[in-house]
Amino acid sequence: MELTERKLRILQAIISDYVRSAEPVGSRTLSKRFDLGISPATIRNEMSDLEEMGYLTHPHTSAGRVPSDKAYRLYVNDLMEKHELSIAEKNLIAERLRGHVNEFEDTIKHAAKLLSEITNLTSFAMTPTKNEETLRFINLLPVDDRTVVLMIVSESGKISNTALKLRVPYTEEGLQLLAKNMTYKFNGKRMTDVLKENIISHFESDIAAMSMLEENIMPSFMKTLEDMLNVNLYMDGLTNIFDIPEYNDLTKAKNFLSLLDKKEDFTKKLLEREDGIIVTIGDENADDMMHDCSMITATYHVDGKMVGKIGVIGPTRMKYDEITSIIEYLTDNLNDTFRLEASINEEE
Amino acid sequence: MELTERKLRILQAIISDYVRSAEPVGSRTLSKRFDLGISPATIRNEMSDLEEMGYLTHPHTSAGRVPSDKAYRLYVNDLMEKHELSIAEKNLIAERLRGHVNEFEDTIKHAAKLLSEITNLTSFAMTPTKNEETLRFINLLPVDDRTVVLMIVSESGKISNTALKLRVPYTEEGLQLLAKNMTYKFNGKRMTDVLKENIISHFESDIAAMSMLEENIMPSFMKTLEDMLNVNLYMDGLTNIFDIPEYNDLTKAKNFLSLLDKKEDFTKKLLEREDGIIVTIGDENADDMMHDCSMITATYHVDGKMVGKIGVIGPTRMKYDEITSIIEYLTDNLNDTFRLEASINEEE
DNA sequence: GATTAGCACTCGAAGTGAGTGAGTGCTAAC
DNA sequence: GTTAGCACTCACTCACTTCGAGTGCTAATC
Repeated sequence: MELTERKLRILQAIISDYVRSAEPVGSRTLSKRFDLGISPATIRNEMSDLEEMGYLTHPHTSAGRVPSDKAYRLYVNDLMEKHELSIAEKNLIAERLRGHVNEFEDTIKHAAKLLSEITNLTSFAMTPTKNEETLRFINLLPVDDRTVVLMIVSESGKISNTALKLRVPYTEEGLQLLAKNMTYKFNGKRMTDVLKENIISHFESDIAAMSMLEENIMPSFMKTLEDMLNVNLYMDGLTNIFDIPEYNDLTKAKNFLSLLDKKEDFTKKLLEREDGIIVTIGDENADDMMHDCSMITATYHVDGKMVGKIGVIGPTRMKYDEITSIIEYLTDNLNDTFRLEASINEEE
Repeated sequence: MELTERKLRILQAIISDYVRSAEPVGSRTLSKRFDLGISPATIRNEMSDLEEMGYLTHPHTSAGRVPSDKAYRLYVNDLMEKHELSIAEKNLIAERLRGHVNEFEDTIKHAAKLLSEITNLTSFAMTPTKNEETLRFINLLPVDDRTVVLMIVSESGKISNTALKLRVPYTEEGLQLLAKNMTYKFNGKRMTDVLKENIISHFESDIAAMSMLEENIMPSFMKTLEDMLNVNLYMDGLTNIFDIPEYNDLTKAKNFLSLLDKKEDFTKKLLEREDGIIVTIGDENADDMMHDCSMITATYHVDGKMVGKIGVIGPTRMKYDEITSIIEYLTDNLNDTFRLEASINEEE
């Protein structure tokens, strides 16, 4: 059977009505609400065809029709028109993202919050993966006679440090030398690679440095690197699902929240997703628990290198056009923000 | 009317049964389940008295009795016996808290997780307030020709740093001097006090330092101090409430989760609570939204100075004896963990 | 031949009302 | 003071009815 122009119009109308109302759509309602120029009976025939083709389903005999995952996929791929944000919406996004310019994590966290507020869905934002991030600078700073601070600066300017209690006394020159040495050895290397290496072997020639490293510094160095590579996941709008009819059921709400409760698993799923604006609908999601959810994610860039993700999750019945536009605009803004920062740095 | 020995016994039995079953307790059930040596009729009379005295309530005429907030308060203050944890439980707690020794935030986060797992309630843990925390060391480190790192070390060893882009070129000596100067001026001062001061005025004598500070360093210095003073709140077991009959209602579950969604507000509430093990029952909670919740919090100490809080929140019907014991044991362990770290430091 | 009106049929949702049982309060006997 | 007995209450369950939105089929119409 062929998807005629008229079938497409009807399908679009059904999707539009169902997305708004969350109620199965009947033929009479449809003919009243939309100016399709055909009678309910004709619509019924077409609906029956659409159901046969897999675009509609039936909760029960005497109920209206509901779009299937396949219908949403068709809509997202072919039917959906670009939704233009109003100036007010654009301004809101731009303004709310400003004012956090200096604090990366804060900006990300706030972006998630903003996204959930605008979409009324549950949102999440992941800090960038740092697979390409290289080391730039390592320092060991004396604080008191047994305490030194290990400081690691990455190429993108991220700094991390740890206070170390040394088990042996140190000399300031020894420390300085060791730090210089480490910087020399690791500068420009990717952090992920350094983690895999046998660090100690780099210092075989210098017995003193080696023992110092092995005994005191190595474990913290590795740990700190790992920490720097870790991604964080922020979520917002968790309670929004209570306002969504699909989750007007305790077990469903529970399942949904349980899904998000396991942040590690969820992060893993996000990492596996492709870059760019990605929409996965219902069964397209690998996870069983997400078979009646849709997820829209987008990637943002920092310095054109590191890649983070931001997105929303909700029922398959969502305003795909609006939400993709919002996420697109939001990530554009994020990219600008993080590029802006970089360019200011270079400018000066 | 007087609270006779027998009335207390009956009340205790009612509380015990209700806490277990979440069902209003009737006189007949009570006489069957507990060996009180009196007939249901007598129990009814006593129950009626207890209701008059405000210890019991009645959902409706033909239902059993439910303990009131006042009853729980009496129970917690006078009736409750110390609940001894089993060795298995103690071991579980001790073991699960180990293995995070080096990472403070991680330990706290994990303690919250552990607490929610053991109690099947929603738990939270707040990192310590640092009102007493003093500054120890300030450094300015050159990274490249326009970038320096501002590094602040607090008395307890917490380090924080920020990369600064200077608008004017610097000399290495100038920076070093300024850092030494700042350390000298602020060393030993409480961070909260420093934030209130007019920092610039300390450097009136040195015009160059002053302009450098004012233009480039001050804002970041203040911001970083504020960040260091901030407390973090971790929560866990949010979805546990779905297993609690009291929240078998969407609006109630929603209210509960909304309450916890506003982390800032919740943190504020925690900060206002007194130290030690504190139990607040139902109406005793200032917040309207918490009138049918009870909250148990305890304080833990780091280095005997900084004070953080950890606790659970759930329905007023909870096992007060068990939970207070668990929290007590948990905070004892936390205190040990954080004291241990300190003592190792001193030892060496 | 496509479209439409008409009509029987389906099925969930909401409402009704009897029956059930756990509970109370009162009274009178022990 | 305690208890047995009894009438009464009230939420809960469940079968039953009604209602209405919706379908699918058929026959008439354009």
